Amino acid sequence: MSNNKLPTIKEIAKRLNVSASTVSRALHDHPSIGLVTTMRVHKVAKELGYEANKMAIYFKERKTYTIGVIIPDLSEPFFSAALTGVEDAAEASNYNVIIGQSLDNFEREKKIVENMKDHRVDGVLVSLTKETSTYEHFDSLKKYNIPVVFFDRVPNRKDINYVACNLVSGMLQAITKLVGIGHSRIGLINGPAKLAATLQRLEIYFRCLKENSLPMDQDIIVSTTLAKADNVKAIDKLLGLEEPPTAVIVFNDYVLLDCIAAVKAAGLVVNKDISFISFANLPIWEYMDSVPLGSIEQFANKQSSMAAGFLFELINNAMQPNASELPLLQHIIDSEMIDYSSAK
Amino acid sequence: MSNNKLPTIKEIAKRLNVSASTVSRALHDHPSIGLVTTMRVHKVAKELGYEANKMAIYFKERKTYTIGVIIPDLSEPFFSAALTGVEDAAEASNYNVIIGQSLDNFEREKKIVENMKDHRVDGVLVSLTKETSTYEHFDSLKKYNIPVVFFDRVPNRKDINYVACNLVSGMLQAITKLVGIGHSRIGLINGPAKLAATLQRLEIYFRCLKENSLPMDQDIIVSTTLAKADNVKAIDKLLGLEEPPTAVIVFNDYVLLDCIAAVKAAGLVVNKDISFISFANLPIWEYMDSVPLGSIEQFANKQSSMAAGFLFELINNAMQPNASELPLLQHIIDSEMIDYSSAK
DNA sequence: GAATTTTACGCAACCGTTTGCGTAAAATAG
DNA sequence: CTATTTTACGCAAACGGTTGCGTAAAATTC
Repeated sequence: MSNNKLPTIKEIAKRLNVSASTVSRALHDHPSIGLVTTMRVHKVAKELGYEANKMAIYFKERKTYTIGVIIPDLSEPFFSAALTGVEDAAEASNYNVIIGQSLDNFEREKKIVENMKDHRVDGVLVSLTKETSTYEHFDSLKKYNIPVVFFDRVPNRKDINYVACNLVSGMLQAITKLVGIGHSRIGLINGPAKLAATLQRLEIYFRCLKENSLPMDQDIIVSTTLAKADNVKAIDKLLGLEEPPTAVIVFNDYVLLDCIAAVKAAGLVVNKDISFISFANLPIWEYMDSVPLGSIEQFANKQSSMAAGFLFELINNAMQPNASELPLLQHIIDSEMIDYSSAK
Repeated sequence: MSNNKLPTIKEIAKRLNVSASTVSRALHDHPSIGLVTTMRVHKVAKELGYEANKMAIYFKERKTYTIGVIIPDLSEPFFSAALTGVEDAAEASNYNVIIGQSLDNFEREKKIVENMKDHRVDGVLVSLTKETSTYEHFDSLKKYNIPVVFFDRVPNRKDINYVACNLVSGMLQAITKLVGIGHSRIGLINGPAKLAATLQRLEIYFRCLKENSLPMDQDIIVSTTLAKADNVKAIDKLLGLEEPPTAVIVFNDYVLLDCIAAVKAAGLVVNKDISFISFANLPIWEYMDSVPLGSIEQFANKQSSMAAGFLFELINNAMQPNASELPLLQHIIDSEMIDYSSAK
């Protein structure tokens, strides 16, 4: 019983001995259809529980009212927050969101793009894989008129739409704060060299040191592959220096968690023997006894929802007949250091 | 240039002066088409970069190769893990996943269901809102032949497909362990009364106490609304008893985080003055200095991917012409206490 | 009362692909 | 050389709606 066909316009037309087009127009209260006919159509439609098959309409419109989101890993709070931002924006525009996790794997990213193309999403939001350095798979979406907006992890190119986060503001706040409370030897535990984020942090670190007239010392700059053992090795190296830094900027909160454990294991006390400021602002510090002085928030939700806004602009523009080539949509959000020093 | 039409079968047909049906068949190497024609079709198809418009095919098949997932909140690691489980299962079956976060709001849940119906998803996976106590919005999906499988937060009904988690096994492990290391006064900090999970925990708690021949004492059973202040109040009440419990089962890890902070604030030491076992197994304990003796894992990923498997069974069965009514698909996964006592 | 306008609807194409059925032309059989 | 089979393809309907255009019948104008 449940698998009998749903009522269609044709069904209504048949019952009333009118044409399907009349029914269609009547359902939309088109003025060219007589009042009686319109009313009878509505009546039968209600009786049958008719509902327009949106997929048929979408197919005709060549739209799906669906956007795709490609992110590395949902288990990172940053990206789940980002996804939520997208969903909120999409809901407001009556769009659906389909997801794809690249797991930081380039081949998976390509496959997901391909799949989303097959499903003819109306647009795609992407935060890149750590491995991604070529972008043909995204360029190919142009052929299908599928706009792309990148966020957070964006390509190193000018000709793209994106929303990114400026780490300078946060790092400057961080180092200024550290200097303000007396630190002058501020180290850096950076990520793997091949990551764009690593180079970026390094540059900004230098810039902010200079801004505060601090000397640069290669000895207090170390890096980690992000693996736990390596994180520990990195902080141990700093701690083992003749003159260890009194404060350290850390690549992200995950690395910092390991560093804090290592500091404790070395019999030292966080925020006394050594202080930290890191990136990510994970929602865990509230519950920890050893916390960084601050963590630099990159506003996942804000970035992604703004990126989604851009995407809808592009989609709506493409719908217009006067398909004026839209200028590139680009925006950079300032990061912000969230202060935990008072909560210490 | 990017907005010229994509090549279609008709386009190929026109170029070769054959019919669209011939092209379609040739592209599928149908034997009824001559070899030369087939080859010429393939050649032109390649020249034009023809790709079948999957949406047209899906429309004709009355399928979307998309399933919907409705979960309360992605920011909970439990649900983001669940979503990942679904995505993995979906990918294996070449399905897409669209998401909807109910935010534990019944009205939102209804709206999401409506929306997924409009998009004619092939099936829906649901973990219910805390508020949900009626299920008409899901029943209505039957009309559209959209199967539903519930997981983790499932309706209190027999006639549904679901995968849930049995808390008995984990709680039994927990209490048995506590008894094994000498605890005999084991309290319970439960959730709000209106939650199904609360009643469930209470029943199981009683059952496991009895199993271990422990006396029941209403004094050491308290509850919380899950709000931070209330969590603190709950643990403080237990600590303030003449004879406080030496161990406490806690509704979940979030509540426990607040409890641990309160214990510390009271000048007591976790795992010395009082021990805890809670639910959820959040991936944070590894980094905490004060941890529960164990946390009961409910296997979000396993539950959701199995639920997805059920859903695909239902979808595929519905496709069969011999639409034999499938028996209800139901499975209960045992929870398991993850031991942190050695990592203390 | 004839000419013109308005009203109210149907036809058919369209979106892109698939598929049952029919049929000329070519190949084989007798 | 005719009768039958096979080969190779086209037609049209179908999926479920929407929409430009054409047109009878009714209403209006003079």
